[in-house]
Amino acid sequence: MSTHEDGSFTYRYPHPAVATDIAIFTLREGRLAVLLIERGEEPFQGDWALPGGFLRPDEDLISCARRELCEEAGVEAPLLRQFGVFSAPDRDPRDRVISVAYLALLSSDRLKPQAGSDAADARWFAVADLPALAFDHRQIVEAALAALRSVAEATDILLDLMPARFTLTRLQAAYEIVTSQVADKRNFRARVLESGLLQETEDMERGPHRPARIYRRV
Amino acid sequence: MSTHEDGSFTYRYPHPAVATDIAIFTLREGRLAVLLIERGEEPFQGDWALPGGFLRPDEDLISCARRELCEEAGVEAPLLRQFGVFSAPDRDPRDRVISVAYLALLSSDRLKPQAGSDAADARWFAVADLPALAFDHRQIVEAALAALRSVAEATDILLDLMPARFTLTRLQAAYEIVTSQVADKRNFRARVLESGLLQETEDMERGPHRPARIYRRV
DNA sequence: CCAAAAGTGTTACTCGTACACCCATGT
DNA sequence: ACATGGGTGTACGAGTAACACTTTTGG
Repeated sequence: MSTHEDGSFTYRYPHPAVATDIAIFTLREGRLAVLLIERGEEPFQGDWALPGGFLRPDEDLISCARRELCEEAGVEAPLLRQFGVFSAPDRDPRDRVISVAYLALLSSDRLKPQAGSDAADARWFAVADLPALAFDHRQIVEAALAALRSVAEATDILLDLMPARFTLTRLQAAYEIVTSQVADKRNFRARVLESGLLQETEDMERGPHRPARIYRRV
Repeated sequence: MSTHEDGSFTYRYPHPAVATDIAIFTLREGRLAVLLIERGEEPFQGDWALPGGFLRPDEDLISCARRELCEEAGVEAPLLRQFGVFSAPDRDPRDRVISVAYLALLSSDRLKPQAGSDAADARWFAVADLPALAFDHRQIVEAALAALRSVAEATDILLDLMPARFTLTRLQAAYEIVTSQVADKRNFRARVLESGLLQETEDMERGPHRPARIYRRV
């Protein structure tokens, strides 16, 4: 950038476009799934991509991510965590686009994605079985999974994947799906109950077996 | 973005400028210090700011950070870690600027910052005693310190703060300065020696006390 | 000989992990 | 009655944290 004597200034180089992409995960049918939208426009028309879009002049990046998630997929904004920035000069064939990537988790009782204006369709895909993705979105999903796994072991973030009310067995299943390793039932229960993050309810889930206590977040 | 029938496209909104800022830390006189440059131009002319600058069309963000660090402060590129993105619409009074922030550590035997073209001066400041900073750079420094402290406890990153050859006592001092807590001498030494990251040398540091073994990175 | 920093092992405790059986319900 | 998942305690080992004195040099 150079500043001129009259106080105006110019940038030496053209500005790139700035966008957000959101990798939002949930649990469906016992598998970790990510929300994708079908692109209605070129390039990559008909391919699947992460929800996201361009930054507007009056919003910051996290607001942009929240808005795009709502507009394109009808998903109400949960907690968003910035986990990476993707800036390879040729990652968008049209023009230079910098993408700031956000990670989010959606509880499995609120997943009703509906395609928005820019998307022909919106669907959940199991991460183990992804279609061809537009742009460098495969790479972004991989980075999001790595970020999710690294924070999942150290924090209570996994509660965001759960519906309002759940059993300890379902919570453990969520943990095992995300971390890809089995946990000891007694150790898991002891740890999570001592954390103080769960509240016992009076209700039980019934089935062809002993009823399970239902818990909720405090 | 909208795509036209002829295949061209336009963005709905003007593009922001995209820049990097680098918070590079070292140890000076037993204190954690960050490199700042004195701004030679408005706005904030004469104030201090983190090194950084605008993204060029043919580079990605980490290359930009590495280049700016070299150009503005004469510092050769160590490992850079992206730790945040700053995007408040009014963070730059001139125009919309998105800043991607990088964290770096510099070993204390290579710190000879020299002011580059865009900077009137470049100096190290103890983080406990910062001058007034331009833009939102105070906030960026705080975020960088938080990121540094959180990774310092889990990784070997602190070796990047050390000169080529150092004693275990000096390494422990670096650890204590960054984490702001004292460590047990015997436990620290046992841990770091078992890590396999250090190599004993034949040399000793002399002084008015028992000579200390000098180590280096493997 | 005194000051100053270097160097060195052992013990206690905490935390994580492994492990197996009985219980309550629906069919 | 049986099939299904729910629910519970303990023992062991590893790793972390606490702890004090002797050694070597320069002045």
